[in-house]
Amino acid sequence: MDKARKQRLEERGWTVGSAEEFLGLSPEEAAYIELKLRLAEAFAKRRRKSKLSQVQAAQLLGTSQSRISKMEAGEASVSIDLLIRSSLALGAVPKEIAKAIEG
Amino acid sequence: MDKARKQRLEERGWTVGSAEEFLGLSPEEAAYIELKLRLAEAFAKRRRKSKLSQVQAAQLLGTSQSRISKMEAGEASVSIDLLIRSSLALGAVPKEIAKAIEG
DNA sequence: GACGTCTATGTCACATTCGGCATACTCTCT
DNA sequence: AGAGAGTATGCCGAATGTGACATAGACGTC
Repeated sequence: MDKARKQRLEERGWTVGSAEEFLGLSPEEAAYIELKLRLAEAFAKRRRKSKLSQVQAAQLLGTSQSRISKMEAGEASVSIDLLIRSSLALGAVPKEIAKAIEG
Repeated sequence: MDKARKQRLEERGWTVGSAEEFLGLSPEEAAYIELKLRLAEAFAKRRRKSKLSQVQAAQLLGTSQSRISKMEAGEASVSIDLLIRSSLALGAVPKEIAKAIEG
């Protein structure tokens, strides 16, 4: 179950509504992925709104630019833990996280 | 930063309101831990409400009773990822997760 | 078209998380 | 007090996540 494929498709204009139909995902898996993508997007938005480049954000968070890129893409190799911790570190409050999760 | 200590304290009747004061935690760290504990509690509630023992839940989720116990305790060795995936697998919907997170 | 800034992708050593097992603790019932 | 069901704790090898580096692409400015 290629977890990064959905957005690849989306980025190329396919506008996949929900992940399930193409990849053979169980409902929970699909829900998990979408939830993660929402957190990823919320993180990216917050960084941009703070006028930070990925490099700057990386320094701030004590990580590397590549990881930031992967976070924002919601790649399989990034955990929700990392997304949440990073969002909090950029100043997000729990309510924002919650909002991102429910969509 | 001993992540499991807070609830140890709580369990012993200390009723720690927020983690920060005793352990030297940064605000984000504290927020992260509290968020995780909320998810842990929500997961435990859902399991109990479903009349499942930890052993049964473990079978259902394809894991072991000890992990369930650790999840519900919010131990350092369990990730938010696991808590969220497990909650979803027990039938929680994103809105519930979100609710748990904001408190 | 070379240069600078920003973001994406691939790979790797190291760290953390995971499932599973053994064992101990806590109740309740009889 | 012993038995049984449920939960907690400690440990370990295997699996997954992480930071870092190198490198490539995209976009604008000169």
